[in-house]
Amino acid sequence: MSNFRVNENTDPAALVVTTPIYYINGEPHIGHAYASIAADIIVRFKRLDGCEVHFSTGTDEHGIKVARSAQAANADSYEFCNIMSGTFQNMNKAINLSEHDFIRTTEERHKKSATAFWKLLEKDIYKNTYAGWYSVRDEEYVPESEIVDGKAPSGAPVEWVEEDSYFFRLSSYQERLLRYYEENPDFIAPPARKNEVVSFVRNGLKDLSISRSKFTWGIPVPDAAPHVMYVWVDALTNYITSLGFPENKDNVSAMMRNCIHIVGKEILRFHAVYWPAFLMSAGISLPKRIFAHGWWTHDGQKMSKSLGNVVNPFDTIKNYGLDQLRYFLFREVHFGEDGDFSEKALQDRTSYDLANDIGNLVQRVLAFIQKLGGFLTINYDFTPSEKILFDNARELVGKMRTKIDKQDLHGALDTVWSLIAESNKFVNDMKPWVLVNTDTLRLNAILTVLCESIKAIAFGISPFMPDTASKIFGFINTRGEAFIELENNFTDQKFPVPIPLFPKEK
RNA sequence: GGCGGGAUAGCUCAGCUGGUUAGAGCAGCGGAAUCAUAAUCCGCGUGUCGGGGGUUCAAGUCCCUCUCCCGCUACCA
Repeated sequence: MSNFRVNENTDPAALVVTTPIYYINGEPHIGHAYASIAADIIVRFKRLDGCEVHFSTGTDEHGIKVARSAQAANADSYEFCNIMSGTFQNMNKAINLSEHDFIRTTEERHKKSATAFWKLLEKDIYKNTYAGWYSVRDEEYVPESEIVDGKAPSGAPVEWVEEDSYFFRLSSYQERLLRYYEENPDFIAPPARKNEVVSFVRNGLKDLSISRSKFTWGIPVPDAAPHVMYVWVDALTNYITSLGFPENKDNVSAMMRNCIHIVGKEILRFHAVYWPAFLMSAGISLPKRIFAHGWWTHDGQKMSKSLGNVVNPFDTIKNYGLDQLRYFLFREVHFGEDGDFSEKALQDRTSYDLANDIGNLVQRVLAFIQKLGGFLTINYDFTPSEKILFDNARELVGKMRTKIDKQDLHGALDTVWSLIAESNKFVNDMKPWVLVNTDTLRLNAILTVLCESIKAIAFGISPFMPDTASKIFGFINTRGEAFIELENNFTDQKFPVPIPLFPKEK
């Protein structure tokens, strides 16, 4: 359960960040880890920036597929969910997800929330007949577009079936949605994805069947047994469940206005069309932004169970390190685009960017101070070239903020690496080693500004690589809990002996 | 089919509302330095900016057209 307390007066600086809740039909893979780490980076950045952030993630546990997987595993549906949900909670530990609310759709608080939400939608709900091609063997409806030679993709025969279902008047929200997209141009990102959504809505919206009666593993529709809610109604509601709904609806609504949903591109439509329509109907504010991330291939190939090339986050972290992975995922490609994962690329990034660039910078500066006895006499009386580096260090977080606020995680990392490169160049240019016996004053100023730069760099990477950042903070006697510490000057002090951040093997 | 995005150095890509010799990272070649995890820094690119046509004093950047690639086109999470 969340220990998050909803403020009576919503702080305008407060932010809500969500990952999708993951469907527990299968094991966590790199895509799940990717979405969660992305959200975590934003959350950590904003928290370091002094913002109060509510962070939610969780598991989506209802629906026919889960029921069937449970059956196949010879397990009770709920027992099956406990086990599978547990693996996702383990993933969160493995990826070092910061403080969050983990929500399961089988929890009581969520059932209460979904039921209350349904009731708010009732003016837009009506009962009718759902008709479509049904595969008895697969126990599911098959979309017209997937029918090949009168058969389901599985090869099973299909028959035309009609059954009672509750419908949501999605069609009546078409114009309101289009107007909303237009008035809020940053509502859906990246822009290319937004175009797809707009075009989808423009092509016309049909009412949505939002209940099922052929299986029971779901949240019952209020007073309408045996109907259970369509999983997406159930799943999307998790976001407000986590905010305390149905209690305190006005406050939930206010918080939604500051909410960023991180989603995969494959589920964008549900978040950018259905969910906003539901919220409009319920009288709850729409989120601030829905950001759709891309997909990873593995060595250039699409990941699939049948190919056996699915990247397992647990193994990858064990073999290559957590911060290495967290870094790689957001440096290798622009957030929002597809990318290719390979062990080689991950190792290269670790070696070149992490060990060589940042690891060596920290080591060469701090080991140098050790050579001088480990005590640094601080000097902020800078020459112009020292002042330039100092200013750039102090401005780093501000530059990152404008990137992070656009979910440009790659750009934010680029900004940090510019400062790292500049700092390495500064060391080469200043040659502090020749000053040891000639100019102690300059030497101290140079080392002071380098410590300032390292401090800024540590804060910059902290949301991405929290463990590495805290090692650096330890080396420079800095707490590393808030960006505001960047404004504090160093004082004369003894520095501990540094240890290489990303030691190279052999 | 419809709508949208893309085609720029060996690879991955930047190039906003058109304006000096088209850029970055990586890879490659050469050099400097030696504080540091042999880690760093500097220098080196004759690229038909997919093809063709057009607008303009001026186009990778706008218009037309052609070729190729990708995404979306609903009840599957």
